[in-house]
Amino acid sequence: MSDAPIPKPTDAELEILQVLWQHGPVTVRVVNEQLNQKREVGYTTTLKWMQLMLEKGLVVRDDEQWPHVYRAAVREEETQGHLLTRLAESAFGGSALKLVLRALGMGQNTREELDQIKALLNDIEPSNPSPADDERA
Amino acid sequence: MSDAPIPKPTDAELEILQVLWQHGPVTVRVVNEQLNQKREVGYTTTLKWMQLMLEKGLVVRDDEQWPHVYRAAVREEETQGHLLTRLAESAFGGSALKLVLRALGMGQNTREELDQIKALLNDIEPSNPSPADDERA
DNA sequence: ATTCACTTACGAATAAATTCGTAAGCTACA
DNA sequence: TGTAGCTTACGAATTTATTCGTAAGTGAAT
Repeated sequence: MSDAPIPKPTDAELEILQVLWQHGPVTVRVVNEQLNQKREVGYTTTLKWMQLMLEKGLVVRDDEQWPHVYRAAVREEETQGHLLTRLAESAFGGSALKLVLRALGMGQNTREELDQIKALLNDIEPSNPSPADDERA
Repeated sequence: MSDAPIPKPTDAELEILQVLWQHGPVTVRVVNEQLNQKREVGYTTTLKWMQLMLEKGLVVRDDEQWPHVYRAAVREEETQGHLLTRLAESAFGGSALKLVLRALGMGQNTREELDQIKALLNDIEPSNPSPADDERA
């Protein structure tokens, strides 16, 4: 479908995408208000960011409405996946496993979280079976 | 201890840190050769990067030796932890759990990896027990 | 039709990262 | 001791990201 190789979002762009993912299609003002709950950002700064993101294809804009309404043009899961892949590449020698192990080893886990992860693990089928699995069902 | 707030390493800096983590103290030439296995990088480019990293405190240099020998001044686990925390912040609404779940759900897991993760999970003690855990051992 | 408040477009200043050229410095060895 | 070859220091060009000022556009209420 899209031949756009999804340019790496900057930190500011990610902040905006998170607002769009959480709130759905909104105006620049709404995004700006959300950003200002974390840190001070000028309105035109937010506007400029979103215009640049429009050019990059990270968001789409509905010009029919006034004020303009923006929504994310990239899916949350996909973007997060790219970021994880990139981070694994750039800091974990390309190993997503090492990344997960490090994240688990950081000691910020509650029992509920650990249980949730265990539950997920039991649902996962290996997509890339190891050689030793050849004769297994 | 250190009042240095560990500035966020750039992509290039992470590439170099990975070489230093893997190879221990080495010269600029060795680092440059490693980088060139991935992509073309001029020698003085690598040198400049490492000089900037020296100023930032990301590496230390042994001037007694010639050519100079550099080694990482930040620990691998610590740096990876910071990067994960930052990524969780910027793309997962601050939730390390969501990050892990996404990484696991990306479907690049072999059975061996899944087993390894399960094994680790059984060793982990929750650092921040949920209320329901009060009377458990 | 005017005006007020808000929104948009555009341009530009600053800062940071990336990248390398060039000149000067060191070491081994003829 | 001179010099060839590698290393270092320095400076600078280019690109990308961050940030906002200003002027022009739009719609609602007078």
